[in-house]
Amino acid sequence: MTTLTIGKVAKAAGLGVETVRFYERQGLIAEPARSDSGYRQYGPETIRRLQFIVRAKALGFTLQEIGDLLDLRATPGAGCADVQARAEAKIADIEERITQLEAMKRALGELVVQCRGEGPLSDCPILDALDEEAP
Amino acid sequence: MTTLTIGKVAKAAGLGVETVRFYERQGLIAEPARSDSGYRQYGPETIRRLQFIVRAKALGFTLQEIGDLLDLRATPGAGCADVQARAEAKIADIEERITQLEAMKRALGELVVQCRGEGPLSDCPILDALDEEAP
DNA sequence: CTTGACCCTGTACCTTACTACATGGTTTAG
DNA sequence: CTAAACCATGTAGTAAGGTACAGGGTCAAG
Repeated sequence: MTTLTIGKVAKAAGLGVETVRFYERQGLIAEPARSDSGYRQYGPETIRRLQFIVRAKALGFTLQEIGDLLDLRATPGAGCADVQARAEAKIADIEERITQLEAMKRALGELVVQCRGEGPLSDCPILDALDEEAP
Repeated sequence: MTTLTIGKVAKAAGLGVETVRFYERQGLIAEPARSDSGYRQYGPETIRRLQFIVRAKALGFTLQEIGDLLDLRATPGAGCADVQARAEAKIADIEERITQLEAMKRALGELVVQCRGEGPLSDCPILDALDEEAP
């Protein structure tokens, strides 16, 4: 059987060795078997698991949520609907953050257009707005 | 002259006492005069400065950036254009984050619609995608 | 056999923006 | 006058997701 060192699985997943150990501490990957000298010995399935983590992170899931997703996968009786619910919750979460950012962007944009980009700071509408916006 | 305790200025700005002290440590507000017993004594201008900080935070500026903005205000020769540039940079920053989030949302949305919300996890298109997406 | 590239553990540090004590002095309301 | 409410300092902890050593053992090439 093939065994892979931590360096190999890390590289294969595009992660650093320290990060893989960190994920182990976080419970995202199981503690692997050890060689006589104490080296971690992984099977190829660990690379897939790490890639799962990397991809889920790219979709905006936190490590905690990814852990839940991985646990779910091992839960008898869990169904597609459970995963779907989590994905939908994450979408809602992302939408909320977008809404927040859009509001900031809009408010900043309004200030920027009021500013001609000329003159001293004493006349700057941006600073004025920060200074004395209505409570 | 009116002097305000830290509790008063904190409350007026909608902050906690600890937060005001934290802002002092961060250099966002000056170290105030002290009473005989060592109490911080603020003038009303500190409330405005704290409110400035609160509003700038609401617009998405980090404390570091707010510090720069406040310093700028005290820089002779600095102009409106400098402030405008920072506001525009922040807008660009926010847009980048929105773009990132939109991409996540779109990717997640595509997975969710592929999922009928029925059946076992072994058939879940969402987990499948995380498991074996093309590299 | 030596050198360099790995691996191990454990701990500490990074960012951002606070928040929470512990311990003790001060001020104010009743 | 006393008790509550406030203020002081200093240290440490929080979330999230790592990164960086220090100090030491191990493995493969030449």
